[in-house]
Order: sequence, then C-alpha cells, then structure tokens
Amino acid sequence: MSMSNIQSIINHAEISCKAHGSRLTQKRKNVLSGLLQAEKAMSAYELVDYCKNEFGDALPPMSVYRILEFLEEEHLVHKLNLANKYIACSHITCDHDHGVPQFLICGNCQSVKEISVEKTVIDTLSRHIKEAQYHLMSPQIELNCICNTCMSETN
Amino acid sequence: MSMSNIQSIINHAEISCKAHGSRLTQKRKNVLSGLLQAEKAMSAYELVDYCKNEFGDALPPMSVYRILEFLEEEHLVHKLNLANKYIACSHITCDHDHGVPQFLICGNCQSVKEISVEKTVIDTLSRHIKEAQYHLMSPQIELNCICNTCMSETN
DNA sequence: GAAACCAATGATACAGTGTATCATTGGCTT
DNA sequence: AAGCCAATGATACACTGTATCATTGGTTTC
Repeated sequence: MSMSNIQSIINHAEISCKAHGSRLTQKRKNVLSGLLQAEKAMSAYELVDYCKNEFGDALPPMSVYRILEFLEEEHLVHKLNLANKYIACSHITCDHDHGVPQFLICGNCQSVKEISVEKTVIDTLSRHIKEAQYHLMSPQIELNCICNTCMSETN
Repeated sequence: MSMSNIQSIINHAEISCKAHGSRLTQKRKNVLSGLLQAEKAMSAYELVDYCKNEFGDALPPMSVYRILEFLEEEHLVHKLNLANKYIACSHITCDHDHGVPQFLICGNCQSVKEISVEKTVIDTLSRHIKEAQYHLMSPQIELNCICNTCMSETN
C-alpha cells in the first residue's frame, strides 16, 4: 500500500475517532500505520520494533497492547486470536457493517486473506450456536491455513 | 463421567494405540484421564497439577507437552488453539471419521461444546478457502463464546 | 544374560505473549 | 495557575511453549 493511501486511511480513522469522542494520538497513528504498511499480521512486539525503527518511538510493550486494544474498540484493527497477532481492518474507509469476517491465516508467512462466505452459511452456523445455548463473543472466524506461495516453497 | 467409563475409554485408547504400533504409557494414561474427568478444556500446566495431586506424578511441563502432542497424533485429544488448552476427543470409542469438528469454547468456565453443522456448510467454507488459494491446516473450527450458564451468572 | 538400541522421560534454560500495578506526563477545563 | 483525567511509562511477573542435552527403561539382537 502506498504512503499516500496509508495517510488517507489514517485521516479517515482520525475523523471517525473524533466522531466517537476519542483521540487518535500520534503513537496510535504510528501503530496503526505499522499494521497498514505491513499488510500482514503482526505481533505486539513486532510493532514495538517497528515504531522504534521507523519513528524512533520507543514504546513499551504495555503501551502497544493498550493502543491495540483501543484500535480494536474503534474497529480499526482485528485481533487474530489463533496467531496472537493483529491486522488492520480492511474496511476502515467504508461506513457500512461488514458482518462476521472470516480470516485465513498463513501459519508460515503470516499473510491474512479475508473471505466472505454467503450470509446463509454464517446464519446456519449462528443458529447451531444458539441451539447449543452458547453466545458468540468474538464474531469472527479464524482458520489456520498455509497460503499457496508458502505451500509450494516448502515442497 | 464415571470412573468406570473413563477406564473403559482408556482401555479402548490403549488398544487403538497398540494397533498403530505406539504405546499408551502410564503417564500418558494419567494425562488423558485428567482430560476425561474434567470434561472441559485444560491447560498443560493444569494437567501438570492434576497429575501431581491425583497420582503423585511430578511430570515436568515439557513432558506434558510431549504427551499432549502424542495424544493429538493418536486422535485422542484436540488442541484448542484459541484458548491454548486441550480437550479429550469425544469420539475415542467410535471408529468412523467425524469430519471437521466445530468447538464452542466458553471463555469463562472453559466448558466446550462440540457441534455438528451440516456437511454442506463446511463444504461451502472449504470451497471459499480453496478459491482464496489457501489450504486448511487444522481442520477444525473454534469459536470464542460464553455459555448460557456463565452468561446468566455474570448479569 | 549382556550389549546395543531407541522410545520415553527428566532437567534446565529461555523465548514469546500478555497482565497487574503504580508512577508520570500532558492536554483541557475551570 | 490548579485541578482533572486520559494517555503513556516503568517494572515486575504470570502463563504458554520450545530448545537442548541428559537420563531412564523396555526391547531386540547376539
């Protein structure tokens, strides 16, 4: 993603935060831009390194975790619980609801592909969960995968 | 689950291991019985404690991890990657294939419910994954949930 | 039965992820 | 300027897991 695109997304995110009465501070922008430029899942500690190297901003890990939590609440970032990593939301500049996202996570290169299965499939799954008397907490589906590129390289 | 049922499952598992040319040792039985009696997801370190308290068997964590890995390979145990916990397979005494399992994990009490959605739903999901040029690595679906019991308690 | 072999287990150190807690900073409000 | 509260810093620690090397123990082979 180009720098100007990243800047444009961050601007959009800042406006969206202001609308909620929250602030997208410089440090929060730094973390978000790390995820935007990477275009793959990153760990909190990788983001610590990124901010240090890219901006000379020596963020303690605790702060990065807090910032990621903030960005999640603002729907700017998804936490991938399977990989203990984080990824920028691919719909920051959209305004409409995107339902239950499904993430394919490459366990080798950490690339993430977001797919969209038919709503009826998700509805069926939801119905089964309801029948089992459970309630979905993180409304997202994560699947441990390997991408074609890594698949062919490791052969 | 009753002790005699646990014993019967372990006997079945032992025969199944022998058929593969592997051995279900006493320590492996201890770990498996911990998961069977708990009827919920347990961490490796919880199993260390269980073996210590229940059998006076002071297993180092490293050994428990190796034993869990062995039990997984023998399809006696599932690793729940979302929770970093382990659960006994609920089909040890069955012989037929059970397809892609779907686990609902209560983030509060660690209870796990295994559901079975229609095969067509799983097939659709698989098709989308294939179209995205990814390959499913752990053929299981895990969903962060909260069970009804915990839901009403925390209200 | 002794030797050799290999699977299973033990011991130790350490890496990665995340949280608890208390302290400090910094921007606004009054 | 004082006070307030959100944001950030600092420190310690808990939990999960792996790397590595050593030891044990049952089985095979001679």
